[in-house]
Amino acid sequence: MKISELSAACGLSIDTLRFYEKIGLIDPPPRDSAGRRDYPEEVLGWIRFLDQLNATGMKQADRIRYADLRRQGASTYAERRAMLETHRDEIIARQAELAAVRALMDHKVALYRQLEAEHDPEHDPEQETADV
Amino acid sequence: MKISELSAACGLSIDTLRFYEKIGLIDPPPRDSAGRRDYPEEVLGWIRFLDQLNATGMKQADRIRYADLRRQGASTYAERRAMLETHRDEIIARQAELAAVRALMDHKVALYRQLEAEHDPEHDPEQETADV
DNA sequence: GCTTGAGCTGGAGTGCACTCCAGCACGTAA
DNA sequence: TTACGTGCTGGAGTGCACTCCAGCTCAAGC
Repeated sequence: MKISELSAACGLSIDTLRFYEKIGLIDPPPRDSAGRRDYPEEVLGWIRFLDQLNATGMKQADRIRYADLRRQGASTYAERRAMLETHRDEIIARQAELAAVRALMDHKVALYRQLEAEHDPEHDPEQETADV
Repeated sequence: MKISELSAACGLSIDTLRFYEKIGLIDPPPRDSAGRRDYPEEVLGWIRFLDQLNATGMKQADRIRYADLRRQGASTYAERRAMLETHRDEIIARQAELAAVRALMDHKVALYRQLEAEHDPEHDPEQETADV
């Protein structure tokens, strides 16, 4: 798998793939006769997993740490599990936050809708923050 | 309300409060006789609201846009509502993502737990990404 | 009346996570 | 065989959202 193919398949840019290799997120793949990267298919699953950690707010340093542990094999199961548990807890906290703000958005949207209907320029939802 | 008091009350640093004023997120407050900022109490609610937009991923440029609209009064109700609706939709998308990755974390944690019990160094959850 | 501490300004610096670039090598198509 | 496309490297640049700093003013307490 050439780097351009991997890039197309995983959605990361070619530059980002090389950058991820440089910082230790992706193992350096074997090279072809011309010195070009030739990725194994399995890397796709790993990159997608990294992407999911990224999309849910895991820091680069932690992802690098996780990749390191993974490289070290079975002796690091416990620590990897601990990292994932910590991340899950952060996700849970984030979910609570999102749910609260989503409710707030619904509330404010309803308020604005009412004001638009009333056409009352004296009243402004931002002024009555007490209701949230 | 002095800037140090506001900072303590809202959790933003003094520098950040001045920065927010500079970029138009917070209205320039009146000054005391010595030229020091003297914030009205109401700013606290507004800052908390900004914080919630921030914490749920709204971009600085959009928060500035919202603050601008708010400054313009009742004529911008519709656009403000539209912004909040858009943001709510982004929150909903984000919630789906978080729920999926949370489930994945649970799954992987269970897998690791099992492997730790089995003490089987041949088997590595990261290698079997097919199961997610 | 001098020190201390809080606040002021404009501008420079930081950390993160990429993203871009110059200059070079290789290999296939015309 | 020359042109083109793709890839390579090391290093510089970017955008975002702050964060820090130097050098100043002011007001109050000792």
